[in-house]
Amino acid sequence: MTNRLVETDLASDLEFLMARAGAVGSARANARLEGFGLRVRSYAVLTLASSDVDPSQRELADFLSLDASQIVALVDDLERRHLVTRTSDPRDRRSNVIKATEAGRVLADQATEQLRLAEKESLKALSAAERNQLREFLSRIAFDS
Amino acid sequence: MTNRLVETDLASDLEFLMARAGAVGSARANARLEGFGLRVRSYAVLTLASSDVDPSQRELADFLSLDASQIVALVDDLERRHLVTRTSDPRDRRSNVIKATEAGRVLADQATEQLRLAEKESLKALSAAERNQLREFLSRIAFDS
DNA sequence: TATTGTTATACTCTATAACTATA
DNA sequence: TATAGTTATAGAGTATAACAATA
Repeated sequence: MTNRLVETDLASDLEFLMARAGAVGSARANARLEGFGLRVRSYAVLTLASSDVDPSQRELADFLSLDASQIVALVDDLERRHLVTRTSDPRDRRSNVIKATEAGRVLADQATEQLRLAEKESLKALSAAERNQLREFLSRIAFDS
Repeated sequence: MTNRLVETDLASDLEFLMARAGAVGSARANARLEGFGLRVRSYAVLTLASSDVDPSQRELADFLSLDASQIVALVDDLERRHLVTRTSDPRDRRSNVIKATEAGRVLADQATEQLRLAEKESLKALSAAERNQLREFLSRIAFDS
């Protein structure tokens, strides 16, 4: 970037940099996910439903920092496309377990592969060691509070 | 965070962490800015207008990764509140120079002070040295492309 | 012809409140 | 009473296209 504004105080503000890096990364990820009919949020739900943790909608909401009502809409969409199933949890019938179908897991894997390429592109300015350190810093900021 | 989903692959994905850290930071910053009638985007425009670089709307759009039409709306609002002025650049009359008024500079300074407190809170998991390193990593990601 | 700023529009994301069923 | 999920709605953020003035 050749913009003169790179010299301002704002350009070295950590929150600003994080917001900017996040926004740019999400936009890039959304572009990569377009062919799968996914966006970053629906991808996140699908890939968590593909893991072996069997998340509830409440757990998805907490982990993704989204309101419960937003999870409803995301799961509705994925369920309509037969990529995930909702199953009432027998131990607590208020709670729905979200599980990916076989088709859902296949799509999630393909999408994950695409995102790996996108990530490589956005982070090419950092070495592998620097990426690990960045990951460690961000994990602490994101989950230690 | 005690959520079981912290153990999933997604939780260690750099793009996901960055998007999450950015979103959480922006939400916190918006809450802190509420009393000033600002949000992160209008704050960014105001504080850049308060610097001595005399940005044009085009430069603001490029630097903030916003569309030119979004800058129009942000400057409209700040101008209506007499926090910034639009002046046609005599060297290129297509271009508007955005400058903070005295009241705008005062407000920007107060808001910046509030955000410093918010940042301290969100980054308390990192030492000063780690913050500097994080800043350096993010600068490279944000501006080296 | 190309660029800056403007207007208009549509879509996505975010935030909130009220409701239901279960606990 | 409290929690998980649902419905509805409004406001903020994002993305595009078409246009006027100026270069």
